[in-house]
Amino acid sequence: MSKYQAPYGTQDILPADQPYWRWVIGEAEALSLRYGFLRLDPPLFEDTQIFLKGSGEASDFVVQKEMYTLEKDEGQSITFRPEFTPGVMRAYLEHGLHAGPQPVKLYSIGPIFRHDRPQAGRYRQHTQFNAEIFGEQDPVADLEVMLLAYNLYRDLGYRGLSFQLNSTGCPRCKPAYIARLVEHLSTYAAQLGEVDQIRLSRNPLRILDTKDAGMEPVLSQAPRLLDHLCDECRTHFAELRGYLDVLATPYVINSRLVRGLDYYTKTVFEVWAEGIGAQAAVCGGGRYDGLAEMLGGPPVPGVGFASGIERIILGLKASNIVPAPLPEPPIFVAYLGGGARAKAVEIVFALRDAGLGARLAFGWEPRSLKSQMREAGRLDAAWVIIVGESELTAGQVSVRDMKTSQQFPVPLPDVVPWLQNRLAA
RNA sequence: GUGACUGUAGUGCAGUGGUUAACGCGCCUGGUUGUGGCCCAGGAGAUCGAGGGUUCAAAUCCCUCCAGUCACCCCA
Repeated sequence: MSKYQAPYGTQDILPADQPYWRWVIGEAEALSLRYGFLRLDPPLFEDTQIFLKGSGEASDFVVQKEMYTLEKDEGQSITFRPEFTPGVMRAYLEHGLHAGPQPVKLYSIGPIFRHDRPQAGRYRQHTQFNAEIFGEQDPVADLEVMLLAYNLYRDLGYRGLSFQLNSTGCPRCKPAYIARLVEHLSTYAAQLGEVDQIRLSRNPLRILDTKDAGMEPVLSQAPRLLDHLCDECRTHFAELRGYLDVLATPYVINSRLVRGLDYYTKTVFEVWAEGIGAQAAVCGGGRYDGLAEMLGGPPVPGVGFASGIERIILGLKASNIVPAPLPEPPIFVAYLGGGARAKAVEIVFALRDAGLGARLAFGWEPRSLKSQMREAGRLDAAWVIIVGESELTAGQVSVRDMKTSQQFPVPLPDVVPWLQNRLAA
């Protein structure tokens, strides 16, 4: 092993895994375009404030701890994006997309950075597929985003998917609910675990999705967010459910599903899948009508989701779903003798220029044909062109069909068209 | 930040105090002239994660460190 390793929490995506990546990202893009989403690539890093705004006091210190922040030029603090949404929103406002026709449907794919302790499906650099709709209140926008996510997993072959759905209300109804929740939980304060004690004052909503099984009796009697929605939020939620029913999309109301950040409003959802360890959610999303204003823009409603590509691939592997292999060059060019080698070089580039995939036998020392044939076999070449000295004196080469072990003499000028014909068949 | 577990060739692993650290896969070379897969024979490749300690003797026992995995925290 070499002296250096990939940094903690990062990973190399080796050629063996690339078929998964190409497939998943390809499906995500194809589906996005079919739904009318357009791609937007924000920079890898932003002004740190972009990510701090909207995270609120509750999670503030946590957010700082888990971001990759750089203080470079004086007074300028930049942070490698820990999520897409704030940067995409910033770009939307900066370039006046909010002044054009609404809604604006955008998607992004790229790396995300979080200073977490890594675990299964969670890395310090991971890749997200992100989609959002800005400038639309209509619950049908929520629906579009949800189905884009859901149908991506469906098209990739996932089975046993479940939609978890909740509404977290809005600034009008959420605070009153939180007050009631705190009131309820305070009477059971003694039963709260250490972690939940802290949450009670800092981020009480998160107690709802605690992993402390002993809390079940207390939580089952806790007031439900859905029972405390204002009229607007209740109507929005009911309409969304109506659309889901129309499409016969299965979902489970999960009144304990919450989001940590302040700018989330109304709809919250996750798609859960089996087989990726403790991280059941393969995607999380929701509505964030408050974000634009927090970034100093006009009020712009937004709804979106993000999904980790690494987790999607973990799930595919757990389900034994295998992507199509990447195409490999069908032709291998072997040679015998120094003069033949120059001709082999000429042939291999001519084949490539003609659009045919071809590999050349390497090795400066004279190589035995056996070793070159072995290599061709290992590489699963369909055709091997043998450029031998005896053939060359006759102005031709031997072309071997590796499937049938048949070998054909082909005049030099005809080699490219000859193989084009065979490969087209 | 907390906890549990794990570090032996490229890779997957065997080996729990006693000579040259085993095996599968992969890699290389042969098996008569210039022909792959299967088979056969050979070969290369390991500071046993690092440092210290115990012992006549350590991959094996002890300590420290490092690295990784999983989980907690957090999850945007």
